[in-house]
Amino acid sequence: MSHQRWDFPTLLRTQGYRATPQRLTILDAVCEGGGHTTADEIYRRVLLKYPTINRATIYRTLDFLCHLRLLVTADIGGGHLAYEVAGESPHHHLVCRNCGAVEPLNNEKVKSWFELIEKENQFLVDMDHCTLFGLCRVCRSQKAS
Amino acid sequence: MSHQRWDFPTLLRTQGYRATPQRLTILDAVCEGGGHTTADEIYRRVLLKYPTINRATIYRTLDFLCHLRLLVTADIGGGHLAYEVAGESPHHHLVCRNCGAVEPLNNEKVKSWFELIEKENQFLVDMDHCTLFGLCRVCRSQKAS
DNA sequence: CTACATGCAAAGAGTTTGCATCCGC
DNA sequence: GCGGATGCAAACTCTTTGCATGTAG
Repeated sequence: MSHQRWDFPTLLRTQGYRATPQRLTILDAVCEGGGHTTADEIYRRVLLKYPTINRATIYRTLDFLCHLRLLVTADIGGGHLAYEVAGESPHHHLVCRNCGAVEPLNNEKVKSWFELIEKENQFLVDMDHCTLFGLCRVCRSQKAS
Repeated sequence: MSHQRWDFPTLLRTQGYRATPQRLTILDAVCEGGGHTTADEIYRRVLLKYPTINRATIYRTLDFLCHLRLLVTADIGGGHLAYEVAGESPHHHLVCRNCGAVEPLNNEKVKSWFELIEKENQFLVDMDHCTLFGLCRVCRSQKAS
């Protein structure tokens, strides 16, 4: 997960914000998450590096980073928001109902699916973040037994 | 919104459950919702007819009706679940961001799309209610002008 | 030094659970 | 009358907010 971690402090300062260790650690944690990461997962990951971090700081910082457009949120169902580094958009995901695993869905495939709908229904699907729910490979085989 | 309200009490009794006024009223409220209805909307609607209803009963009954397969849930984003009468399932929709129009999406087409994903990702998409957002025919032409 | 950011604690929303009471059958 | 269903209240989870303290610049 590459990001502009090196100039993040500068980015903040030039906009009048402060580069605090909490903010750096939280951004790192989201990056390390690799994909959709919930606030709680981020909290637990940050705790390892920054044991005095407060949950309120997590929420405030995530919100802050979204406003800075460094992060985006995605609805991963089950009543939770997930955060991820802004960047490659559009992108789509498969989320396992059972274990919560998230895997990416090929962009080109989704695009051609949306184009088919456009042809058939004269309806332009413009979601840049579509999430489909179901059972991942692992959970499917478990259920089958 | 047609449903088997008339034989709902019988349906319950033959399965060893009780037909209580709360359950009838709650099922009615979901039906009257016409589509996706959240627990809170259902609660407020039931309150009108049954002022002593308790929120816990709403949650328990909705859960109960889902287990009976009379209702299904749909994740409508924003961290909330919506309930609707089971009926024709699976069924999918296209929703216009602009005018809010809802149009059905061909089931067979969606099914073959999900099957493609199953082949490519070994991931079984089991959504019986998928909603795609975008612009309908009318709003597209308006935007173009 | 000054204002922004954080930690703490308390307050919210939304949902679930334990238990005594109630009522459908 | 019996046992499932409900009402009530409390607990629980997740998130937000007010305020004093801390700290980056």
